[in-house]
Amino acid sequence: MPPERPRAVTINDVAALAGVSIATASKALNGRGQVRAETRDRVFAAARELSFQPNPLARSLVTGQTRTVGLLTSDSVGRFGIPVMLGAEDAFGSGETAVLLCDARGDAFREQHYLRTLLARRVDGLIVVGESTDPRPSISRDLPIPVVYAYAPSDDPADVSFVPDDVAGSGDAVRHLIALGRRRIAHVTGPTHYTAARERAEGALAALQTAGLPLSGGRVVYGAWSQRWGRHAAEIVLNADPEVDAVFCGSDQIAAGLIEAARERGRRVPDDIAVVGYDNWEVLSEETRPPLTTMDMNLELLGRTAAQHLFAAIEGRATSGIHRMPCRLVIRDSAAPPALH
Amino acid sequence: MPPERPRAVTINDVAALAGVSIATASKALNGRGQVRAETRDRVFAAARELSFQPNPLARSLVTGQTRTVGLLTSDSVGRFGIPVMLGAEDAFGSGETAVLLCDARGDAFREQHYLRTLLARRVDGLIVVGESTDPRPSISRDLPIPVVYAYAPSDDPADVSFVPDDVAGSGDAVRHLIALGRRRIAHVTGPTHYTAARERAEGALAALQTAGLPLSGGRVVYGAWSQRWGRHAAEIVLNADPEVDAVFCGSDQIAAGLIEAARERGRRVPDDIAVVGYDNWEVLSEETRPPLTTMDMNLELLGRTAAQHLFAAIEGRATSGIHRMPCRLVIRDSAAPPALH
DNA sequence: TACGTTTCCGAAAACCTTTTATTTTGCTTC
DNA sequence: GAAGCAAAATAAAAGGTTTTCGGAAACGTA
Repeated sequence: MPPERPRAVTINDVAALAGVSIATASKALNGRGQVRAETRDRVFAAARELSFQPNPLARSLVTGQTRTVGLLTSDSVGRFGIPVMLGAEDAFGSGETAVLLCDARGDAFREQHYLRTLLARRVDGLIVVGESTDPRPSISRDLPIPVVYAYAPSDDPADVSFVPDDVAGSGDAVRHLIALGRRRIAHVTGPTHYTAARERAEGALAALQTAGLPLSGGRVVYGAWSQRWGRHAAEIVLNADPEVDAVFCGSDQIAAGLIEAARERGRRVPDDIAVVGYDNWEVLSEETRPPLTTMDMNLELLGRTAAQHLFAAIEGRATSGIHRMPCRLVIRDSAAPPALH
Repeated sequence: MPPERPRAVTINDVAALAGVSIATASKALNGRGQVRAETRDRVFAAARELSFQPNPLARSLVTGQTRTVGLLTSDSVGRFGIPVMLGAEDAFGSGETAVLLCDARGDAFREQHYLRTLLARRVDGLIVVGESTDPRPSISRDLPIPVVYAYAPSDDPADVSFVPDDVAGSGDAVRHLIALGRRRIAHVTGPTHYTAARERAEGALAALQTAGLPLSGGRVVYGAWSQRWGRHAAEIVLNADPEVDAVFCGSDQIAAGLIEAARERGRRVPDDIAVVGYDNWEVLSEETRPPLTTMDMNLELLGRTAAQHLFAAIEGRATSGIHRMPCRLVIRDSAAPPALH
């Protein structure tokens, strides 16, 4: 038999012990209204003695605020949503706000179900985190609570979204290669139907154009996000321009495969070919030979920032539009100046 | 200015529309007590018309049940806790129970903080998921709610824990190699201070002993969980026994590194050496050349099972002890019968 | 003393639902 | 038609907090 749960201590007990009414006790505890310093101290002392914890359900019932937000993730089997999610959890959890986790697993129907239950539970706000940077349908219409989108932006510009700035990020990556002295730079990336792939290509091309350099091979090599594709793409790149001296890859997996295949074809990395990856997926980027110079999207920070904005929106200071968060180049050994001949 | 949140429809409105008292409305909606079929229908019709959703806060306040559980993860930066977590979320979310996510980030102090806030929020139960299979301190003592531990077991045998059965799993892995016709089997694994490493070694040795086979190299090769260590360990294994024809690795990362280094030293996988990994970490196991035969710990299932047991415990049907969940061999191409000479 | 002003405190309503105890209704039987 | 009884319905309490509003006390001024 489970032990009888002891009756919790209520504000009544505190008030009684302090010798005041519950109204005064409440005001004293919450620092609201007019209450003499001396009685406030008495109330606090009583609360401490009884180790009083206010019942959040009762409080929420009257205030209408649950200090709870919903975290709706569309598909967390992937690996991009997770850090964003954890960053958001971190931001809320260190405050007084609790996070209700809902994983829709890529199922729109399930997402609707979760949305209803979250609304029924009277959450104060919602943070929607996606698994790719492709825009996703808005759910904010007619919702009585604020929503922010993280990683995958909403397709409604009136919503507020936080995404990594892939255009600037890949620009930085390419400028880094140029600064190292590389001049024949190729770009291998994922499928063209990914916003991430297109934006990274855009940023890379812009940086090359600004520097007056051509793209090695003449065109962006789109394919898949896999290591396998990286290996295959190595051949394509080397055949298209045997003199290629740098490759900017759209993901660390691609970079890992490309490095492997390039080495098998007798090219040294970074001496002959400098390689820069994307994602800073550490289990991979730290384990390749050589360790990978790569672009980190600061996903945890992105999640935290989104959470902070949701918080602001709950308090009435809402923003809107797509916020692009800066990426950060992590320098390891796969990109260096060309070896002297 | 935010739109004034419309006053939610309450059971009062439903009762009024149906022409009954709120007590009858409540009983009709919850299927409790004596209420005529005809009036029950009227109440349901009214509820549907107003699209009534009962306020869970008010309900919880009176019933004492919040239909909410806490998910306390000790360190989710790693990758083992995540699937367990998602499995648990899945089990609860498809019911009526919501999941409060708390990531203590390996900090005992933060864990205490979360524990207090979860208790204050009157969660019905707690599921604690760890990042390794090493036992962790119990938090169940004197808690008024049931707790189950997933992946990392509690150090108190009176608690209930769910862990992968690594002993049986690695036994299966080794038996698979034996069945393929391998006779000189080595075992490379992680640091000896990990329970996972020790248990996997134990299972492997037991299987060899049962088959009357020696361990190639004479001793288990403990090291680290990394790919780098796998590469290094390949040398050790090949030097210790140049005729080695199979390696059972304690993780997929080790296996990936070992395969790579073995190939560089002229051994073909699986023709000359069969390799079996552990974890079925798909981004790795599907991308190695050849794809990895590996042991899957069914972590999502483990999480779901733990959640179901928590649910049972909340309803008064508690269990205790450590439950070892079966693993499952995923067969790909890295382990095959020896090539004919 | 009468009166106005400030400062502090408390009674009671409100939040919304479940549940207990009580009353009403409808039916059967004599 | 009355009595008795089971079934159905309701009034009211309970759950714990916040908040509004009115009242009391304290104090100063005429």
